[in-house]
Amino acid sequence: MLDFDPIEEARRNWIEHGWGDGSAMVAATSITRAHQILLGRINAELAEHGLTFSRFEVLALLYFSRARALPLGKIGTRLQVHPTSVTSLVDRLVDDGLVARRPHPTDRRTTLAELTDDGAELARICATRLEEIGFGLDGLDAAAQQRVTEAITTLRAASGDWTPSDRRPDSAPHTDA
Amino acid sequence: MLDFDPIEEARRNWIEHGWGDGSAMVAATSITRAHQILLGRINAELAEHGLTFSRFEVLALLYFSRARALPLGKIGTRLQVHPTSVTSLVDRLVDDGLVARRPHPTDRRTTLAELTDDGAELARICATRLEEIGFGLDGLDAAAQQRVTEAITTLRAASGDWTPSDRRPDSAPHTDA
DNA sequence: TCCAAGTACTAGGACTTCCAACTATCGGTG
DNA sequence: CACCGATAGTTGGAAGTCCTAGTACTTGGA
Repeated sequence: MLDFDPIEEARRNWIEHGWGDGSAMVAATSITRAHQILLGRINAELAEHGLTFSRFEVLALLYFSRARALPLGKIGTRLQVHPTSVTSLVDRLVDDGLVARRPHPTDRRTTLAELTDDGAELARICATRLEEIGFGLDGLDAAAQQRVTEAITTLRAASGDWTPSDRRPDSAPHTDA
Repeated sequence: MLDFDPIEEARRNWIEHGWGDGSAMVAATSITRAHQILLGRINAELAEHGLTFSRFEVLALLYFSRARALPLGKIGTRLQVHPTSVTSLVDRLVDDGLVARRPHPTDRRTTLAELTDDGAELARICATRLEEIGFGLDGLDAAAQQRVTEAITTLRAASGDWTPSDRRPDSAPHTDA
């Protein structure tokens, strides 16, 4: 156990060696560490149900969709993960009987991932568990959470996560095919 | 390319299905995505020099230490990574001639990772490159960066990343062995 | 109609991370 | 001094991510 903040220490060294003021380094390193902490807590919780956060995200996305089924490519776009990661995640979900691969009715290139009843139930259970542990955000009050969310929304918008279309007003929620 | 914010969409669905207010989910998901964006940008930059962010962190830590050498275990504690990750990272740094493994002078269990001249030079070069790209934090002004850093410092403190010792005043910087 | 370009997914490889288990060594207690 | 628990590091395996390349299919223009 350390008796000093390693990131603050890194900032001191960064400045001392003339590498800059360290503010960007500290912000980036902090986000990395926050991610590590949250993922650790979330996965520890989900491991009891045989899931990981990534796999849960797939289940939740399918749960929210109209037919509880989506093309693999759409899953990747929505969750911002690489196509090969989707293949790998769905492989494991299929192994566990939480999802089934189905051919697309009209486009034979496309594979649909369809939530099974077991998958839907597990999604509900895990969502409850995650809400109970506050997604690992212990020690961060609502105001602080919102500040982080807002700042990152700016970052995501600047990185091109999405480009608002003028034709769809903000008030109209998106719908799945 | 999406024409709507996928995380905001997730919040809507989360609420709509009665899973909660979605604020913790959105905060956790945002941090995950921010990490993904930053790591992607940073690694794209470092790849030109044959490094990854993790490997760079090891080089920087060694650069900052007194003898430009540290026991592997200490590297893990400082960077908050698992011992096996340290072994793996050092393996690759050794392969590239950036670091050398040396026996500890008194404790034969311990292995020291020592920065080579090549490693030190590459650390300086990459630090400069990372400062130039602002550690991937494009679109986040200084104030927003600081808000994020402060909130995460709270989170890290609550998660036990370190426990300040009363015996070492905050003003006295930590020193390496 | 037919071919070229684009789209959807999968295969294989590299990297990082974690876990469990193992070897080697140190240090304190009897 | 001998032993036993703690410490330091490594190994092998699983998961997740990304990249490059490849196959199968669709679409649109010549």
